[in-house]
Formats: sequence, structure tokens, C-alpha cells
Amino acid sequence: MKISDVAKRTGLDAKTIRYYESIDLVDSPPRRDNGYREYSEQGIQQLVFLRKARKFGFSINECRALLALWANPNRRSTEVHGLVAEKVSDIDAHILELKSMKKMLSELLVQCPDDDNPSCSIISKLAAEQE
Amino acid sequence: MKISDVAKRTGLDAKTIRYYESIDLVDSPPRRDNGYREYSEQGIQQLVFLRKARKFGFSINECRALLALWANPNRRSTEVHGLVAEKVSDIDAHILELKSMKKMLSELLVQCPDDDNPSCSIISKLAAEQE
DNA sequence: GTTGACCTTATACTTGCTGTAAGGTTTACA
DNA sequence: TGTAAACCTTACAGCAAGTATAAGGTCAAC
Repeated sequence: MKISDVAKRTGLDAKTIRYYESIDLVDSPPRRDNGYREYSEQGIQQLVFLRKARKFGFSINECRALLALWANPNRRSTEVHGLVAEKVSDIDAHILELKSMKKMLSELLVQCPDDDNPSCSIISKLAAEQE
Repeated sequence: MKISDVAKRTGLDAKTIRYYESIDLVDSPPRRDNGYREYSEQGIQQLVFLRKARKFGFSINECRALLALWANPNRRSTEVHGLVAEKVSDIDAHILELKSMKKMLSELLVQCPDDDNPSCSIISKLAAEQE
């Protein structure tokens, strides 16, 4: 299977697939005589795995750890559980931060006249030093 | 005022301040005879503004627009309102995405035995190709 | 036979900084 | 007065996680 077909099947961009190979996140596939990459089912499965893990919000390095656990028949499920639990708490923290930002901005919004005059409390608030 | 004092006062790192200057986000301050940057109150206020805008989640380019509006006495408050409203909706979208990720991961978590055995539905789910 | 759609590599760009190196200046203390 | 620490300066490299571009080779269709 050629890279563009793998791209279609996995939902990853061909460039992204080459990039993952360049950082040794996935195995280098064998090459045809013309130099084209020829993907095996196994290679494709690694990429499918990665696509999902990235969509779940795991960083490249976290994906590396997950791939290693996946490949390891002696893994302990508690290790996987730990990685995922930590990610959930990261996401929680991130959500809280965004909510706080949203709250502050929303409070600013209602105070801005939203008209053709220059007076705007948003600008004043951003310029204010204290708090 | 020297850069490290400005850093303390604004809460920005001195490196960040130099970086903002290097990308022309803020005016270059005058220099002392020894080459050190000497900040005026106005220069400091720009940095205070930036610190806040960044904390509110605005990108550097959005900060550029906000700084321009701040400096423009003929601004229309609706322009500011528009920028902020758009940011709020960006944040909302981001929150939704994170919530969806969290939901999926949480569902996986409860299905993982969290023990010393290799069997783990999280890994299986990540490896599964369909959906 | 030539056009267009692939494939290859290498390099630079993106965002928003942060770290490091190599050097000059100032301040504090003995 | 000496010197060591703590500043300041520049320039360059690196981080995440790709994306864009250039310059070229290959393949399939008409």
C-alpha cells in the first residue's frame, strides 16, 4: 500500500506519516524498487493507533509510551490506566483554565458598548495595571 | 527602569520582553550609554497590556490588533467587542473539544482493570480501526 | 508523448517562547 | 582595590507538531 492510500485509510496526512517516521515514532516501512514506501498491515495499524491516540489528546511522547505498552505483551494494565488517568486530569485542568478565561472575557464583553465610539471598558481593563 | 525591573513589575520574563521587541510587538526602548534598555512608563504600559491580553488567551497577532486599537483614539468599540466575542467563541469550541476528549477517555478508564495483567480495553480501543 | 498526479528528499516556516554561549557592565563585599 | 556575583547585551539553537516549498524522479491515462 502506498503512502497516499495509507493516508486516506488512517486519516493522517502523508506528510504527517513521513514526519512520524522521521522522529522514529513508527517503524520505517520497506521500499519498492522505485523508492516508494510500501506499507504492511502492521505499519498501517501503528498509524491507526497513533491517529486515535493523538485525537484523544496524547502528546507525541505519550503516544510513544502507549505504543510501547501496546507492543509489550507483559504490560500491566495499571500502567495504561495511569497514563490515561493523568491525561484526564490534564484535560480537566485545561478546561478549568479556559472556563476562567471565558468568564473574564464574558464579563468584559457586556461592559463594552459595542458601538462606533472609542470608549471601551475592555481596552481600559487590559491597560489597567492592578489586578 | 531596567529590563529586570520591568520584568518584575509586569510579570513577564526579561527574555519574553526582548522577544516582543524583536518581533516588533512593542516599541524599542531607548538605550543608556552602556547599551542597556531604559524603559519609559509608556513602554511599561504596553507590556502590562500585553501580559493581560496574553493571559486572556489572545494570540500574539490578536494582541497586535488590540494594541493598535488601544493606541487609536478613533477606534470603534464594536471592533474591540468583535475581537473579544470571537475569542470567547474560540474558547467555547476548545472547551467542547476537550470535554469530548475527556468523556471518551473516562469511558475507557472504567473499562480498564487497572491491575498487573496485560489485558486492557484502552489499548484495544486505541488499536481498533473502526470508529 | 506529454500532462497530471503521484512519489522522493531537504529545507524553511509556523507559534511563543526558552536555553545556551560568549561577552561587557555594574554592584556588593572583603 | 580586587574580585565575584549579578546584571546586561547579542546571536543562535531548540521545543511541539507539524505544514509549506522547492526541486526532482515516477507512473498512469489519454
